[in-house]
Amino acid sequence: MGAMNMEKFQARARVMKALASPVRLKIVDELSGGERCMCELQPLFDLNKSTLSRHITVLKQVGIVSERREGARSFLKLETPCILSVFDCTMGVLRADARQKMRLAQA
Amino acid sequence: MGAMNMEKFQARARVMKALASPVRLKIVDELSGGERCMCELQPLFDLNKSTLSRHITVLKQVGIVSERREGARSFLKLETPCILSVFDCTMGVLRADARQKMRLAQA
DNA sequence: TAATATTGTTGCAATGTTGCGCAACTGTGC
DNA sequence: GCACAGTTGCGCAACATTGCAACAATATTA
Repeated sequence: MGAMNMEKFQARARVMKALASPVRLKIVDELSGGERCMCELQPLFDLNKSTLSRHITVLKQVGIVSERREGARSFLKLETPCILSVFDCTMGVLRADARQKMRLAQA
Repeated sequence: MGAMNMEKFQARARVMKALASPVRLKIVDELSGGERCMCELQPLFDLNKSTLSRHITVLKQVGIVSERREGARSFLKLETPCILSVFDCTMGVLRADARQKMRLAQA
């Protein structure tokens, strides 16, 4: 590491950005249980279908999710399950942050 | 997994959001090499110091980075190195996406 | 001690980006 | 034709990013 061109960081940021939304994280979580179509996801959210469609587009654009058309429906699949390990780390961040704030509160 | 309240996704999204910026990813990458003060980071970026200060604030707020004051300087430290494993995954996503686009181009 | 430089933060305004619903649209199946 | 599954154009509100200028706090130097 160390010397790295800005393009790499921009590419990474694009992936992170796609995951920087509670709605999209919930979609990924749902897809971790297997293929789903938008019509199955929709009842889980209090969102207009156009909005949900756009969120899915974001995930597709960075390659986290792929699409398989079947008649009128398009089934979505999680392409990179390692995303799930990211969750473990974010939870670790949250726990570490909670500990730190505890220490500050006691001091 | 499966049934999870929206708060968890929001908490995760806050962490991801903090990492959804090329500038902040570069800061984290630099801090993976050990403690740095802002004055050391500044030359690496073509940004006003106020802007850089604010990016660092974002990383501190979610607990990814901690601060240790020493005189006029404040040294920054990466609190959760598992963040680095997130990078491996994002690179995996990018590679998978590249493969997929290759396939589409050939078809 | 007083002036000056270094290190970093904060208020402000301009600009850019994101998330959202509505309405209109395409395509599929009955 | 009509319902179902998704997508796209549009406008709006909220939020993020940025530089400038002013600030506080520490360090250095005269």
